[in-house]
Amino acid sequence: MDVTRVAKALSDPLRFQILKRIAMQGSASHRTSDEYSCEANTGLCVCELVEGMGLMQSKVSYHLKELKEAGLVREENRGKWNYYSLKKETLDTYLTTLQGELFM
Amino acid sequence: MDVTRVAKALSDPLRFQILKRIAMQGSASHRTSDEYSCEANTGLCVCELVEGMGLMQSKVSYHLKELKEAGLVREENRGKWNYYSLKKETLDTYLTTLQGELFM
DNA sequence: TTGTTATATCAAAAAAAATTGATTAATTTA
DNA sequence: TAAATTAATCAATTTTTTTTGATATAACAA
Repeated sequence: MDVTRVAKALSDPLRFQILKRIAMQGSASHRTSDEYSCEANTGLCVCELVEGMGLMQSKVSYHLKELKEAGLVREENRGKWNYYSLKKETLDTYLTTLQGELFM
Repeated sequence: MDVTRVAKALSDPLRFQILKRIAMQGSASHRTSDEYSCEANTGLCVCELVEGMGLMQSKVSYHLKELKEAGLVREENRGKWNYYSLKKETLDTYLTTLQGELFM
C-alpha cells in the first residue's frame, strides 16, 4: 500500500469533511422508504453532499474522484445517482501500514 | 488534533522517506563512542540524511521544517548539529483520531 | 418527445507546495 | 585567528493542487 497516496487524499480539509460525511452515512431525502431495505441503500450521493455542505457540484465531484482514486471510497451508480461509501479496508490498511513503517 | 495537517506532512513521498529514516534512527559516523551514553544521542542530523539519501541540504531542511511544524518530529540542537527524532505521541494521536473520526 | 435533474469532465485561473542555488550565521577544527 | 563544516533561510522558478464556471451526457419525469 502506498501510504503517501492515501495521506494526500486525507490532507485537504474540505475533502476530509466530505469523507467524514460519507463515513457517517446520512439518509437521503429523495429515497423512498421501500428503498431502505438491505444494503442496497448505502452511501451518499453527490447532490446530498452539495446540499448538505453548500459547495459547488464540480468541487464535490473533484474531491470525490480524488478519494475514489486513493481507494478511500467506492462509487456505486444507481439510476441517476452516484453513491459513495467508505472503503474501510483501505483505511484499515493505511493505519496498519503507517504504524508498521514508523513504529518498529 | 488537526488530522489534515499531519496527513499533509505524510503525503510527500520524499518527506515520508525522511521520516522513516528518522524513525529507524541510524547511528552517526561523526559521533564518538562516549557520546552514545543515555538518551543524549538520539535522532538523525541533517548531514546524515543528506549523505544517506543523496539529497540537497536545503531540500532536506525544507522537509524537516514541514515535519517539525506538523509535530511529527522534534528538533534538538547539539553544537553544530541539529538532531531530529520522531514524536511518537503525534503519530499515535493521529492514528487514534483518524480511527475515531472515520470508523464509528 | 421535451424539460429537468444528477453528475462527470474540461479548460482556465488561482493558490499552494516543492525544488534549486545562493547566502548567511553559528560552531568547530586546524 | 583562519578555514571548514553544519544547517537555516531566502528568492526565483517549477510543479502540483484546487477552484471556478461552462459544457456534455445520461436518466428520469411530464
